[in-house]
Parts: sequence; structure tokens; C-alpha cells
Amino acid sequence: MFSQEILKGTIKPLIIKLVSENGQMYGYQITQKVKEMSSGSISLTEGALYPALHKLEDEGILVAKTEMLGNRPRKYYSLSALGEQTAVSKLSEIKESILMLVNLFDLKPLVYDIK
Amino acid sequence: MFSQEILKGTIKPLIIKLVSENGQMYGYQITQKVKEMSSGSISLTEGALYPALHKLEDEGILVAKTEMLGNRPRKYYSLSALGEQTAVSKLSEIKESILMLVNLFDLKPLVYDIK
DNA sequence: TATTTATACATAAAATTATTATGTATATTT
DNA sequence: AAATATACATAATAATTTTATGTATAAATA
Repeated sequence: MFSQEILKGTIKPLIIKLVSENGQMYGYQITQKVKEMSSGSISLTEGALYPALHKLEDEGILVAKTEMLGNRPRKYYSLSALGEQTAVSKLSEIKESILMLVNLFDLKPLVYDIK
Repeated sequence: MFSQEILKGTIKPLIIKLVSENGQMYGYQITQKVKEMSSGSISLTEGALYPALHKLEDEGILVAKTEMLGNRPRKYYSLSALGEQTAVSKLSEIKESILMLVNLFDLKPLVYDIK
């Protein structure tokens, strides 16, 4: 079981991807989604997640709205207008980067679907 | 053209891979090889490369021997005994990590050759 | 032949990012 | 009643990268 070490530098694009696919997501839900997608092997910890969410908000990519569940707050993030505009190119960029790694490390995939 | 931003966290495994494949390599050669492998799009800068080489040496993974070319020194790095022992598992690890990214970002490769 | 570019090493301050630890609190399950 | 899960957050430390700087030789070009 590796931690989120592997996500170095990819946390923000991953958040953008998940939020853009799901319309809106809250922090804890993102950690669970990543755990699920990685069959339990990646745990995206709060110390990495929340600062990244706050930074994306500061950058104007995400907007947050807090809802109360009983007495507990839940902070939903979604793409801002700017976020919508930039998501596609940001995701293309990270995908190209990952393919570059695949190439550098000789993972030699035969066929990719980049879409 | 992206810089080495994409290599965040992968520089040391990449060095191990290149050195293990080539028997021995020197720093400048590594920068050129990475540039060549990426069709000019990645420039692995000295500020990232040399500290990584020195760290791998400190960790006992690499050993260095300096040769003089005329008056100019050239420092060749190769795998130590420990480096030989650990290279395969370290490379498997980074490859698994990259495949995890491929999966998280939905790059959906059809077939991989991990060997 | 003078200048620029390439080769070749290195370090160091600043910035960025992640790790690890801690803090607070509610809801649910055992 | 206690433990675990849900849900937010910050902060010190560590690790890594960026950017800038430094030194010097060799080769190519103007």
C-alpha cells in the first residue's frame, strides 16, 4: 500500500477532474473516491487535500458552498466559470505529462484513448 | 514545451533507470538523454539533477568515479551493489505508480507491457 | 581571433508541495 | 459506552524543485 506519494504534483488536476465529472464534491468525498478508484491503495490525506482545495479556490478555479448536515458542515466544491474554461486544457496537460512518464519509463502501451 | 515539472518525484527513479540501462552515465549526459527521449520537451535542470545524483550516492545506490577529459572533469555514475539489488523493485514501484495515474486520469490504455 | 554556444561540474536562496501531527466536533456502529 | 466514521481545518517539519548564480574548459561561429 502506497500513500499519496504517487500523487505528487497531480493532486490539483485530480481534484479538477473529479469535481468536473461529478458536478460538485466535498473534501471527504474526494478522499473516499480516490481510495475507491485505487482499490484502497491511495489515501489522499487531509494535510494534502484541504490546502489544495483552498488553493484552487484562491486561484478562482473552484467555488465552495457550505451546507449543514444537521449540525455538521459539509463544503461542496464545484468549478467556477474560469474553472470550466480551463479544465479541459489543464486535464489535457496532465494527461500528456503522464503519457510522457509512460514513455520515459518504457511502459510501452500499445493503444491509448486520451479522450 | 513543458519543463521538468512533470518529473516531480520521478527524477531519482528515472536516473536509476537510465544508469542501469547504460551501465554508467554522467550528469550532463543524463540531461541530454532526457531531452532526446522527450523530443526536446523536458529539460532536466542542474538544480534538480545534481542534488538528486548526490542523494542517490549518499543513499548508497550509485557510485561515482571522476574521469578527466583533458582538463575537464566528468563524473560517471553507476549502480552500486545495493543499487543493483534494489533497482528492479524501485522501478517496478514507479511503474505501478504511473499506471495508477493512468488509471486515475482515465487514460485507458488497452494493453501494457510492464516488463 | 573574438565571441558565443556547448560541455560539465556545483551550490544556495526561495518557493512549492507533501508529510506528519494535532485540533475540534458530530454521527454512526459495535 | 466506546470505537469508528464522517467532516472540517491548520501548522511545523521535511522534501523537492525552481531559479539564480558560480566556475571553468572546449568547440563552433562570426
